[in-house]
Amino acid sequence: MGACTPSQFSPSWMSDDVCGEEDQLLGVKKGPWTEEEDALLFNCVTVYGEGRWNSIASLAGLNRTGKSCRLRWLNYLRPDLRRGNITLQEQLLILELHSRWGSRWSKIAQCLPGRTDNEIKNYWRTRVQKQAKKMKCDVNSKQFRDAMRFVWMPRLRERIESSSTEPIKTSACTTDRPAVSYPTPNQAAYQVVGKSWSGSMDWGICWEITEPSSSLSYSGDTQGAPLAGATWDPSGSCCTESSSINGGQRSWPEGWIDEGDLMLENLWNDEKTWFLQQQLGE
DNA sequence: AAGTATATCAACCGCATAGCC
DNA sequence: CGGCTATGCGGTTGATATACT
Repeated sequence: MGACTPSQFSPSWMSDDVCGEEDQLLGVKKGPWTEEEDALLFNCVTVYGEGRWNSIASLAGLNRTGKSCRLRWLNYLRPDLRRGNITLQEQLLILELHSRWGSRWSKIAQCLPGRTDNEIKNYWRTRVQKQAKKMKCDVNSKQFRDAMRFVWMPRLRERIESSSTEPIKTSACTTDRPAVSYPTPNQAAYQVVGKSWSGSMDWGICWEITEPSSSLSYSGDTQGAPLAGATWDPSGSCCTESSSINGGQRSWPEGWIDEGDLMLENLWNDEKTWFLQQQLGE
């Protein structure tokens, strides 16, 4: 071949045992990529195009598996990759798409141009799952999904709207459902806890509070459609009509609240802190 | 300043699927 | 149809960076 034969591009690892004798004996290098390897791979893919990764690996003179080359290209070398922090819009989109598709990372990534499935997966694991852990609930639990839907996502939308004049785009890559509208975010669940259930929260919040001392759980009876007076969008993402409980009065047991309150507040504060850190870092 | 804990992210692994022979 | 290979996907790991004590 031409531009990237081993004779022309002789990477350092061929002479220096970067990754250990055993791997070299096995004939395949693993571990972090060097700049030289990147250059070899980049040149080869530029010339021959994506695909046939095993051939690319050998044509480039890389002692790597095709799989490894593909991953490096897709996650790092691809020219159309978008670098930098995940934006608020992207965060919102990830949350929304994950709630719809679950861990279909590659599918979600298709809706975020320039982002890789790996990147999104990492974002989810580090940022989102961490919150679930803090809330002591499973990331797939209804409790956490509701927290995302009714607290986190509305907050994100709020921030996006306040920081941009452009309308928020949701479901950017599909048309199978109209843009989601969420209950107004300024009426978050924690405002209600410990107080009567009336007033600003009359649409109800799907939430679950655990009583700290007894670990008893109270899963809000405002959840879902069965509530009298409540109608919910079939997609589960839009409360289309306000509802009330017991005539708008819902008293919480004495002494309850704090944990649920703090959980939600922390959820928001943590993200706010993180966001500010990102802004400062940029 | 040193040690430890935690967060982040690149890379690997195993499995599933598609396509070819 | 069955076997083989390449590719793609999601889960997991491990190295490094950063924060905390």
